[in-house]
Amino acid sequence: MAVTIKDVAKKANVSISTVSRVINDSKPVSDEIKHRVLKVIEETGYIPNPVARSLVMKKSQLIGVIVPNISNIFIGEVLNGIEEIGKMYNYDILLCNTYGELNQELRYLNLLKSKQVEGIIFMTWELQNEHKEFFAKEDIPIVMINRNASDANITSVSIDHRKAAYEMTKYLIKNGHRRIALIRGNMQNYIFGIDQYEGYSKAMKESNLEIDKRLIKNCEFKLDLAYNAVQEMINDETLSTAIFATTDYMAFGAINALIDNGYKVPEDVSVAGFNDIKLASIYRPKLTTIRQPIYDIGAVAIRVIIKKIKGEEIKDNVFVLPHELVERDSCKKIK
Amino acid sequence: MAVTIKDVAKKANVSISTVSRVINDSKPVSDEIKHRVLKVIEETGYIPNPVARSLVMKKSQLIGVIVPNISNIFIGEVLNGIEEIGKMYNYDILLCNTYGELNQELRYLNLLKSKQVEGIIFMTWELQNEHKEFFAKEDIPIVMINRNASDANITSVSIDHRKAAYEMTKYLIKNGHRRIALIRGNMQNYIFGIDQYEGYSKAMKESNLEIDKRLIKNCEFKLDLAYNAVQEMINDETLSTAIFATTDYMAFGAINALIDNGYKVPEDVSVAGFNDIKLASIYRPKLTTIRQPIYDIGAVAIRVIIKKIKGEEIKDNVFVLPHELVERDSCKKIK
DNA sequence: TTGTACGCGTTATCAC
DNA sequence: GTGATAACGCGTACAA
Repeated sequence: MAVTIKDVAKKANVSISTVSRVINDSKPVSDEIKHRVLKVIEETGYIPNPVARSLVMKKSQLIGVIVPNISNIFIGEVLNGIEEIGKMYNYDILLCNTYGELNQELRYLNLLKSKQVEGIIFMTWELQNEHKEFFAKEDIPIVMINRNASDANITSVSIDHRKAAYEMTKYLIKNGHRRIALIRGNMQNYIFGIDQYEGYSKAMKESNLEIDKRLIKNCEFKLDLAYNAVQEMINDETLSTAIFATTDYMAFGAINALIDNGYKVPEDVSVAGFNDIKLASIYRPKLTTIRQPIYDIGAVAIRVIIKKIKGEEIKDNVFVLPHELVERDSCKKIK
Repeated sequence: MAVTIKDVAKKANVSISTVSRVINDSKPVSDEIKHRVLKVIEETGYIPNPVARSLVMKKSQLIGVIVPNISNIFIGEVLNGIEEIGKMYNYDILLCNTYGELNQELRYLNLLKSKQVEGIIFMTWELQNEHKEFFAKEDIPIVMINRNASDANITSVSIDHRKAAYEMTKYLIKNGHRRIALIRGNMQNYIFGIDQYEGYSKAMKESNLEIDKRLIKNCEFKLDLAYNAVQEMINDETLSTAIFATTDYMAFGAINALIDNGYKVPEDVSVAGFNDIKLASIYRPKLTTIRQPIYDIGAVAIRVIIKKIKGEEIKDNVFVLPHELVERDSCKKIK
């Protein structure tokens, strides 16, 4: 059995309150006794039981993280940021994977609360009313990643997807492209897809370019759906000179379809991605894409959570991190 | 304040023990009272406080998972398996990222124990004596992933790396290659690298092929080091006709170096990988590689942990999962 | 079958 | 400065 505060107290000939005081520095203790206690702790290898501590403090040094897919590279990188900063502040991560299923998410939201986590970092593909209800009801610190959720009055951290999509579309137009396909996630409630679509269409309209509905493809972030979408355009003979995929992964799917049909990238078709996952510079041709500060997104999220836990007032409800258009080899200027 | 067992008891006009009994099914309770209690629980939305429960039961429904790098795709996929099966048994995951640093690992090992986790799944790049000491000292259920650790008397799940490397080398030899470079991780304590090297050299020796030390490169799993290693071989003019990388990632690094130097894969040089991460079939040329049942590795690991928790005897200390050589487009037969 | 009372390991509020 | 002691929310012998 592990050694408890009681054992230490007995061995040091003091009361448990005194021991508690020295380990928490909560009240003055005479130097002599302090040293004696410290020594006993040293000898016995005593570690305070965090569970008992949680029970009385109603704190746990735990932060719940809910994600739709752990094995997603983007999310892994976000997790890295969360974990690393959390560790600095002595917080541990309770990880929950939901595959984006609503009831799983709701279940975890409640479960985490009952586990006394001090805050929740929440990622989902689609923000729904049930989520918002939970957020409104509970007063536990929550931050969302990858979506401006100010409408639901919950704080969030992400880049400006609208602006980023706008810039990329603009870039393609500047390079002479007039028919630009957009390969994206779901239409509906999809968490940042709407912003991206707005950015895309704004750029198109500004240049008086027609938005061809046949070139807007919903591919649910899936590489093979992106592959099929391009295949479809080839079959339909609607293939454009440029393809903008809102995920690097989907961009790879697009490129593969092109290659497998004998097209060359970027000679015949330009393809742009979004995110700049590590793979983007590994793949050949190297992908022109929007770089998100993925690690930082996680890092900022947990910093905000910790601030909230400490009761510090957060002025902004929306943390917008900078992005960057990274020009590489998958896009080409045409006349 | 959340509703407690006491509130429920009062509202249902019974003692807390009775409430406890109905929620745990621990002792018979008359149907009438049972229903009454259940109804109150329903109405109040009572959820037992897991922290208090942990304190008295010395259990937590928590399983600690220590990994060297969350954003590694392979590990993400393993995590998927762990999470999904864990969820089935009502276990949550306490995630710890160590970057493979020994003191971080040791710290977490102790921390997790004090957090009352019921079992630990441990991944590391190198198994060291300090780890073994911990395992020997503590009686908490532990399983290691990706290494046959039977020497340390701890149970593990992985594929047979030795055999897999042997088969791949054999395959390359069968395809006419006689000089085969091996791009691998560290030499020393490296967790499965030794096995892989043995497989490689066994195959080479069986065919009376010389092992050219200049073709054995230690690249620490890093894509760019693999890139450099191949660049080196090109500069040294020691380039072989085949390259076997013990990680798909390193294989990509190798291929990129080849491409960037004007070589064609597989026409000029064959390249084989290891793991079959999703990317392997996305990349062009599609990678010939060893498929590991990554998800299953995680799933089996947590299943074993849960069995151990339940006190069931584990007959084998080593769980070897099947692998498979996947032939794709990155290797070619030469005369 | 049901209720009482104690213990799990801490922190915090009192007295001293 | 120090030590009892009551919480925290729950499970469980023990009694009834």
